[in-house]
Amino acid sequence: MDAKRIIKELGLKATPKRMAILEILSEEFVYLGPEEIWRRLQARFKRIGLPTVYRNLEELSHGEVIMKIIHPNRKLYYYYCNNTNHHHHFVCIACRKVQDLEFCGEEHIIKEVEGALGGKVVSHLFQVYGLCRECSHANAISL
Amino acid sequence: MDAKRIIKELGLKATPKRMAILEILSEEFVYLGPEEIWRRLQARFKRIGLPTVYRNLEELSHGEVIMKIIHPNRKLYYYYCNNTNHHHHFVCIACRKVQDLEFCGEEHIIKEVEGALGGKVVSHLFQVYGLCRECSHANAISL
DNA sequence: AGATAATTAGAAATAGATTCTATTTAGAGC
DNA sequence: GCTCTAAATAGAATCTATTTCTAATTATCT
Repeated sequence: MDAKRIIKELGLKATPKRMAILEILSEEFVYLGPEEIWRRLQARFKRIGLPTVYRNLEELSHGEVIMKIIHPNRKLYYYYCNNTNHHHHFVCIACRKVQDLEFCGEEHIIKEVEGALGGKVVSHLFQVYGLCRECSHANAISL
Repeated sequence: MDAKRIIKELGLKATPKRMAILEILSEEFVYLGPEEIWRRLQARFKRIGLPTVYRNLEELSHGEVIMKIIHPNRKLYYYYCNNTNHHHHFVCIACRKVQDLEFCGEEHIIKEVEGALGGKVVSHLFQVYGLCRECSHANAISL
């Protein structure tokens, strides 16, 4: 993961904080919220503002590797994913781990919308929630 | 649409305001936010609190006919839908109209998650955004 | 190294959503 | 229809995640 290159490709300056945010996310297998990322940054930087974290996450999510997780609780979460093919995610509701899914069904959707409904598909949101292999074997579940 | 019966089935009291909220939604082809519903209620009730609208929408969404729209802007929106089969929606980003989709692909998802990933599917979120027939023929688009 | 446009800190503001408490009301039982 | 009780409501207050603002700092181009 070349943080500097990824940031440059977005037309942004490679500031230490921006790179640290990208690195923190790239080292995680789970999605993180802005405050959680901010807490981790505080170990590396003695002065780091929460608005900086929000701003950078939003900017980074315009690229290919940082994805927003759409969560039913309506808070912001981000996840590092370097799979550049179109795909969706399986999100573990217990441990927050995110795994890639191959299935999408985009062609079916487009066929139905553009055929039967006569509309035009712009984007689609597809996310699967559940328990990952490890968590489905444990018994205590806390969403 | 029998508002009283729907509310009773949820174990709630059929108050005039609760019924009005259900009626307002059932008469719309578009999703509405709490404030929009509140404004419409003000035409019918001289005293009506916004928290009442929020509370009732949440309660009503526990039933079968009022659905929450998961919107990328992370605000709450609700939609009346009396199609009780499992299905998803095509949401017009211009006029907000919501239309039912037949395609889902649930079996494929379950097969992939429970097979390759070894996890357990609890729920899935699937929503298609685009322009409906009418709006795709118009040219001005404002999300 | 200097110039400059982007980035940041920190405080303040915003806004959607929720909580709280006293009051009102729907509906069950008579 | 009347009474009772738990549920529902109004309105104010609060919460909290997120965003905006301004002055100071910094990455990067030359």
